[in-house]
Amino acid sequence: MSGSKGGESRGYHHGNLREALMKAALELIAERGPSGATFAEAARRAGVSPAAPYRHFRDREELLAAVAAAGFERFAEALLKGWDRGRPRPAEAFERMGRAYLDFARTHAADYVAMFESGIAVEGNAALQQASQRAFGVLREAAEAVVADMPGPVRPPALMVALHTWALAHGVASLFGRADAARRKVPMSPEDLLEAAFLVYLRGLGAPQA
Amino acid sequence: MSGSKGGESRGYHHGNLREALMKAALELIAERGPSGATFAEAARRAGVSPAAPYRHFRDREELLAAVAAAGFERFAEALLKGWDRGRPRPAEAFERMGRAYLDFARTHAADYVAMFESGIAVEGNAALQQASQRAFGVLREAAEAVVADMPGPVRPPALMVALHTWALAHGVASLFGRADAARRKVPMSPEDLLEAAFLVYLRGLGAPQA
DNA sequence: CCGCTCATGTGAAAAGGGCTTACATCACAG
DNA sequence: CTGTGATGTAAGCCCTTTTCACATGAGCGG
Repeated sequence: MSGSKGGESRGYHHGNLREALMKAALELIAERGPSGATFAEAARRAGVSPAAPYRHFRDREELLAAVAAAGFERFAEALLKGWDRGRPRPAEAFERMGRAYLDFARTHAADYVAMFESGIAVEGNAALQQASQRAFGVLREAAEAVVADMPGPVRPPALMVALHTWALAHGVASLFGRADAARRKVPMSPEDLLEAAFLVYLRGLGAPQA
Repeated sequence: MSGSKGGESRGYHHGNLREALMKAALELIAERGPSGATFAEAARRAGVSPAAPYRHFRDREELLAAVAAAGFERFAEALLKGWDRGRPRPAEAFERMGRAYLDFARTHAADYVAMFESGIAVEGNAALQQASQRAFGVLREAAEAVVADMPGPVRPPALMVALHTWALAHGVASLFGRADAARRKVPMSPEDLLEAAFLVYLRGLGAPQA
């Protein structure tokens, strides 16, 4: 009797065990942290025997890598939507993308943990590395547009701007932006904190004032 | 050193088990990540039975909290040393403190993991919270001095500057500054990346140019 | 329709390791 | 010398991982 979530067939074969395991792993990460995502428990939640997962993932690490890769895909989409091709102006869209970043880290906390705090090596999995680079590509594209929109004679390298943006957003999300118990309390919302940081940073670059 | 390092001739009692456990936990974090710091293995490395640690720590979490608290103490010292009371100038000292931050995250990687990625709740332990706040106090003190040194009529709130600094440094350290396998490769050193970010940020604040 | 085939899931069990309860030992004060 | 609390031990319990032979049924060619 597998969990009848959508009225699927629940005979001998699960039908979509791979995705069910990934979903269970996400829930486990949310409940118990990255190390709590155990192979056996994921199988239990999917309603299959402890040996079944081995038909879909070589080991626990491969499961986590798949979860992280899926997370990066969703992450890239979220950033892309926030950026919205830089409309109406790059600087404005940039801040909106920052909010999308924080929003993702909060509403998809388990994905974010899998992506950045599960201790998996990004280089180990081709699909994971590709997904990760696709997400960073959005940041980089946004940075390019922001830099290109700047007036000054000397424009900062877009790659550096993208890296700074990533570090800033990741730092704010990690330290202050989690619903987690590890969240530090500060007298500002993470969104406001990040927005203010972007404003200061962009001004320091010589960007046009909003 | 109070610990008898070469004293294999320990009798029934260890003599300094508490510190030995904390040291072992640090090594385990360095070798296997935060979840690898298991209670039993720490005991094994200290040369005692798996139940002995319970005489010194209520559970695994309390051990990790103690390790993290000790890490924050060392961290605060490192930042304080880097800041060096803002000499010769606040802006210069500020960057030096940033390098001290990255240096600590690298040379004391296990401490840093215990402090920020072990999933412990800072609020749960009074000593831990105190140590954490002491470390942040250094950041805040430095931010105060930097802001006070600024000329403009409108000075940014020092707390915000401190939080931005922390987020930036933590972001750079987490994403690019680890010797870990999870480190992302970028065409700049973490130190240069952070220094550049500081320069841009301080310029955005209206700080005097170096 | 039939029957083969293989991907997928089962059940059991070994191996390994961490956690914890009852008991043993030591240090020290009176 | 002896009682007592602090400290460490031994052993059992439970969970996870992993592998093996075996069961199921969906899909395919005929």
